[in-house]
Amino acid sequence: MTPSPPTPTKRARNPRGSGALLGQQIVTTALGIVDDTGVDGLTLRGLARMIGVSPPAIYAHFADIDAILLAVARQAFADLADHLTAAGDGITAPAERLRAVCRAYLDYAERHPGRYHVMFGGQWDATAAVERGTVDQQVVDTLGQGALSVFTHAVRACAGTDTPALSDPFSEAVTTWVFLHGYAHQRLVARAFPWPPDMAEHIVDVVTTRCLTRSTRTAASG
Amino acid sequence: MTPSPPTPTKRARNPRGSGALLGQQIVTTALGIVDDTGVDGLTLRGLARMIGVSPPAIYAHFADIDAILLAVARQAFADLADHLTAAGDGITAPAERLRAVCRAYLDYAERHPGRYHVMFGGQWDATAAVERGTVDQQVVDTLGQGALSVFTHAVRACAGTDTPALSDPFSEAVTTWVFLHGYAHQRLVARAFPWPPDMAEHIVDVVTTRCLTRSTRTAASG
DNA sequence: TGTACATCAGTGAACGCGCGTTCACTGATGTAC
DNA sequence: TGTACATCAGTGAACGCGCGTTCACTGATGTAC
Repeated sequence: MTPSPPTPTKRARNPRGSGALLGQQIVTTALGIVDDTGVDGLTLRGLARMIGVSPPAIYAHFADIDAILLAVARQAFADLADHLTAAGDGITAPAERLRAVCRAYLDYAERHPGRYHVMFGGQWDATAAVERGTVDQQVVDTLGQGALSVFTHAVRACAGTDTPALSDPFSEAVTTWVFLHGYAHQRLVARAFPWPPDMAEHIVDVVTTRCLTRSTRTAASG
Repeated sequence: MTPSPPTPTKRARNPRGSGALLGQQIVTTALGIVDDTGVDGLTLRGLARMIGVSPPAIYAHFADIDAILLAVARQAFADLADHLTAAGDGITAPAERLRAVCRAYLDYAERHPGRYHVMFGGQWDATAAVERGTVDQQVVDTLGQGALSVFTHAVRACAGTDTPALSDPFSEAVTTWVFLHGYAHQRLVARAFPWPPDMAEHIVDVVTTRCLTRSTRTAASG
């Protein structure tokens, strides 16, 4: 039941002047491998094999595997931010919009377990990569900002002034996010756990209700 | 800044009839390595080196690395359950006892990042090990039960009958646990994230308050 | 219009490494007679 | 009390594997003259 190894590809050399195309192809393919087999399945040789290129060809575009994973993470985070934004778009009622964003987050994790583990699962240790000097601190710092700010805006929109817990929207967005993450992550990791039915909807319920002011809550439930 | 490799040990052969001692030593040492370097730092050869024994000596006690990790996980889960139980012991007020258990959980994760990643971080995939046939499903199923039941009892004690959300204590215990996990895990993983101060206490606050009935809440805050 | 040359996008072979796993073996220690 | 023997708790050397990384090289393509 081990994931079957990727099939090598026949591949024509890029035309002169389009060498950078391989760079993009490396990232795309690496993301695909991460999605299929997790980050442990990503090796430089395997990646080269899958693209249909010799291992040294990678080095013209990325210094090492950390650089590739950083590019993968950036792409994944950007994709997640788009997914969350799209989920909230067009929904004007703040509470419903937050719910939609939360559902979209859980949905994204469930549908992309491999990359979720790279982004939030600790399978790629960005901090360690920074310490190794192979990756830039500033770039790492911006990684999750787009996705998180979707939460911050959605949470802020729900808040009035009579809820003390919402005095700091950033904290509340972070709280919302880590709660969702806890469920999303364990759902992926503890696959054999006897999860209660409708757990996802319950979780979304709890984290969104938390963010509503008393008046909003009454309005929404009435 | 890579963790320095473990120093090999001089070791005297166990006395005749005490061969099983090495089995215990393997588990203890493996747990130590996991604590120091994470699960990726655990190899059969490195483990043998650290104990001061030749690699084949391991095979007399464990069939493979999955079996060792299972033993490590069992020990870690038992230790966590003890830690949580001890934290709640002697506290009679239900709300305060739940708070203490939650704090103890976050505390355990912070103090044992390596083994936390094995237990809850998905760095050891128990389900995959079962699918490989190297590990028994029943044993995996019981792994977290002790620790979780500490939550279930503490949550149940907080509940009256006027809180609909608490109609199912198991669900609520699971919710409490995944919320705590979300924070504990991201705290370990996103080390460079600008965590708001007092976040832990805020998280504990939110998850415990959720579990209180309205009457208990009034009694506790009044 | 032809041709020498530079550049680009890679290739192929080789390196050392640590890993899991196997195999035949060893040397101390307890036990039967 | 001595000794042959079985057992126990390991050892040492070797195997093939895939990995990251390096090095010198190649062959097609565009360009200057």
